[in-house]
Amino acid sequence: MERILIVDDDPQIREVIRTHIEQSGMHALEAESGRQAIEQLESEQVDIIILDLMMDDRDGFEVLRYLHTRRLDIMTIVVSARRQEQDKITTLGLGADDYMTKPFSPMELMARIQAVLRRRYPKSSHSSLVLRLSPMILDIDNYTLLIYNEKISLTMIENGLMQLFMQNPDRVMTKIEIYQQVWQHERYDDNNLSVYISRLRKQLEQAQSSWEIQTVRGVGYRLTGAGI
Amino acid sequence: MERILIVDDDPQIREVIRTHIEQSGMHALEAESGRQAIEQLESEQVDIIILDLMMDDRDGFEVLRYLHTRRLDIMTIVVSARRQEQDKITTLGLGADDYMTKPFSPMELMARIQAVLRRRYPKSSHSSLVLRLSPMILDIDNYTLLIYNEKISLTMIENGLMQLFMQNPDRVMTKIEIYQQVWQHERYDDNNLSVYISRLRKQLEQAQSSWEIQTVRGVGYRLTGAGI
DNA sequence: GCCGACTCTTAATGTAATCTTAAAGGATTC
DNA sequence: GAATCCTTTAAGATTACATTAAGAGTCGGC
Repeated sequence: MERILIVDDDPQIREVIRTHIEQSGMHALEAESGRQAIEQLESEQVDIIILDLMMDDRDGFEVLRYLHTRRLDIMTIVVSARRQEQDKITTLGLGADDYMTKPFSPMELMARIQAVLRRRYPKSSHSSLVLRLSPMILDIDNYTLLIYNEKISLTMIENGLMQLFMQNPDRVMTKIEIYQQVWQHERYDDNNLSVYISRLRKQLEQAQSSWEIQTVRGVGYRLTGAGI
Repeated sequence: MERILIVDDDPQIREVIRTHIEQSGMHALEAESGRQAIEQLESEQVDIIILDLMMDDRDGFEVLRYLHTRRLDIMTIVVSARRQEQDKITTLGLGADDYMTKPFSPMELMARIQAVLRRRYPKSSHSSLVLRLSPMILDIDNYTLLIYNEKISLTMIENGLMQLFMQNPDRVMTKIEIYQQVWQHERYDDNNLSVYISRLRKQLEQAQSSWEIQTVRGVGYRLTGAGI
């Protein structure tokens, strides 16, 4: 089982990320500072680190340095608030394997973890994540939805939404739930979501999927249909 | 299984090379100095050595001398920072079988390893250096892409990109993944990549290939088309 | 060793996909 | 039937990407 170390000083963010990691069948470890992270690294076996560079004490860089000087061979996904390209360059130069800016959606983070794992263990059983709900097959890594051999290319948000729905078939997902998982900023916008629901519905209908997205008024949406 | 000894004092470079070697189903050994390399050679069976001559202590030459005096029959690919080094190697008759200058792409290195292996074991079935995705044939060794009998000469980077795409048809390659595989860490640059994508697209279109490079916004690119 | 050709990088500008917002019209509930 | 919530369309904003051209660095030829 893959072991992921989450390094972030915001317990809420750690919590969200941990939930997703555990849902994907991986093991989550946490650290709220660079110092704690290094302690963990000394005592625990870790495959991937998700590292916030912009922590209060700014000691995220310490972790990167530690990895480098100790020649530890651990894949690192760096998260930072700054959007400047410069950061991306210097961070990757410090040996990070991927880079994201805040705010990011948990769905996107999971996609990146999968990508990193795939790169890392190419031959092993990290079959790219595929969700099947006949006749739909969602290839999460590949941002494509296959319905009856019709291939639909999805955008990042469409992909996130479909993933959420297909992981929870026939279950009502509240709008807040959806927004937190797909968008991550809780300043949620009803309208925006419903625009995307509309788009997805159109695509499902066009491909004649036997699944449909139902509205539950005042609550959220539910993917249902087929034999259910 | 072929056993490749990587001799380089930069652990990051060793890591990159090792990953590629293992992805190709070969076994990687490492040494961070000429002295260590010689130790390895005394205790381990090795088929190919990838040797950096420009290590801190400059004792890469020691390894070549060692091979020569012990009459060890091990193919050697020499990596050096300067073009002039090559002259030194050949004039001294130290017997390197191939050479590369830094920086090199991991893809190129793998191609050279394959070439050396083929020269070495001509009869055996080493994966040919040709990738086929009808109607395209990429001759990696030869830096040429054949589309419908039209021969297109590729540069090193174009070659690396095509190799990556053709090894992963219909799969999204993230930009970071691409950069790490084709460019080898260095500085990550969005723009540079998109310039090359543009070039490749032009060439594919001009040759009327049935394959095209799709953009997946915010993620990367995907080679798709033909029967897929 | 200098020059020209070629490749790779950088910069600058144009373009278009995606995401968001707004607005008007339907549906649903009370 | 009024209020609320949802759908849909389209236009607006934003950002990522595409493209072109020019600059920097290399390499080989002479």
